[in-house]
Amino acid sequence: MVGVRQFDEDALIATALDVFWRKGLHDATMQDLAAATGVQRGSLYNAYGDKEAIFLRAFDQYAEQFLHAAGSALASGDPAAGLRNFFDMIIVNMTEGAPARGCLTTRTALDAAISSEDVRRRVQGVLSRLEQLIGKAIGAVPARRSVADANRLARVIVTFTRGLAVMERAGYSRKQLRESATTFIDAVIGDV
Amino acid sequence: MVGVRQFDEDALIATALDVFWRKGLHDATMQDLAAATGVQRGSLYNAYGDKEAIFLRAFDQYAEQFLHAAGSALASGDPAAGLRNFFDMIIVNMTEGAPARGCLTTRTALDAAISSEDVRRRVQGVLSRLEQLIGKAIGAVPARRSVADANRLARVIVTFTRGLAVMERAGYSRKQLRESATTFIDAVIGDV
DNA sequence: TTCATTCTTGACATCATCGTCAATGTTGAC
DNA sequence: GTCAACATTGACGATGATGTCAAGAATGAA
Repeated sequence: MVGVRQFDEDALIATALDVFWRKGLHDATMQDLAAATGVQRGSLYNAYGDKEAIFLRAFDQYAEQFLHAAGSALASGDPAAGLRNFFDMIIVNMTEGAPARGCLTTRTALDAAISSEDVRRRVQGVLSRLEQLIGKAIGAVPARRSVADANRLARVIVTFTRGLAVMERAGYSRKQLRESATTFIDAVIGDV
Repeated sequence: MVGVRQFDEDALIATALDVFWRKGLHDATMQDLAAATGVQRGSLYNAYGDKEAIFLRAFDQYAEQFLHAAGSALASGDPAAGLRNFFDMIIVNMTEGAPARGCLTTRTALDAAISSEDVRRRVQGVLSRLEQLIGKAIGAVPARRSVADANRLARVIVTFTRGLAVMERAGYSRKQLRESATTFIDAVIGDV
């Protein structure tokens, strides 16, 4: 290989992820990415083609990390404790940073109408994988519920997490989100 | 009055609402508004100042209509039936149109980071008024729950509605949203 | 009828972003 | 050491959005 790339690709994608997380796919510009990474616009176009290609890589990295963390949290302790840990994790995830960055998946989902099929697929992929993780975790209580019930409830839980992400954007504090999550868990926990 | 305005303001705002609902505050341009209303850009600037001023008027119209519909749905029948009607109403609201327009409030909330304080206040206003409506509706069951409990649960319900709006954007069908809403209601209905 | 007031219109300057490209390095292969 | 292959750079033209403005048109008041 000659004419070797001058930058660290992993570091660049990580930096790009931070930019996208703070500004969103739509609002982040190639100039933003160039400024944050220290790599010129022309080089980015040469290396990746366009903004969306960079986003897809960054989003994939984010999704893996997020789903791994979700799986770990859900697997800690009994299903009820797992759920509590899981909600703690995602609330921290969306309220971290100053100002808080919110939830990347949710923000991206809301841009659905102006995003490509590729982007939409990634969002759906994260949500459906999350749903499966949750379904497994709450379905682990044997003989207390049908698989169909567990799956339906898992989707309700995923939906509620998306709601938390919106509430965060609307200005609700970490404490308020935690209180709602606790109330939610208590309300459905009879079924867990 | 001389040099009289050539267009019907109410009709213009209604048309603008449709544009904002389909494209979002951020994506809709003055050109979009001009094309949809048949009023030149220059006239719009002259009459309203800027895009956000038009949005605020349109959003206010939307909010009143939405909250009125929510209140009516919630007040129909006992609290449980009211909740079911309410969820039916908001799911229809966000899945109407081709393509579906989604939930304007949620979409606007996600633009929080790039919106003005005025816009953020409107979003918070809708959510908190909705929370109050729900709190009243489910708190109407006397002596079965403290007011604090009803308020917490009301916020959980509002949060869940926001989650439904995100799921709609992610591609879930009206039928799927209805199923989740039903499962959610059944899970919390022991408390209603 | 006249006129002052206001709205309307189309053009203008500005700005930010996009995607491309030719020129210019730089590096590993031979 | 030479050179082909690739990356980098800065500039370019195109596009679309913004906000402003001067000139023209329309209308109610006097």
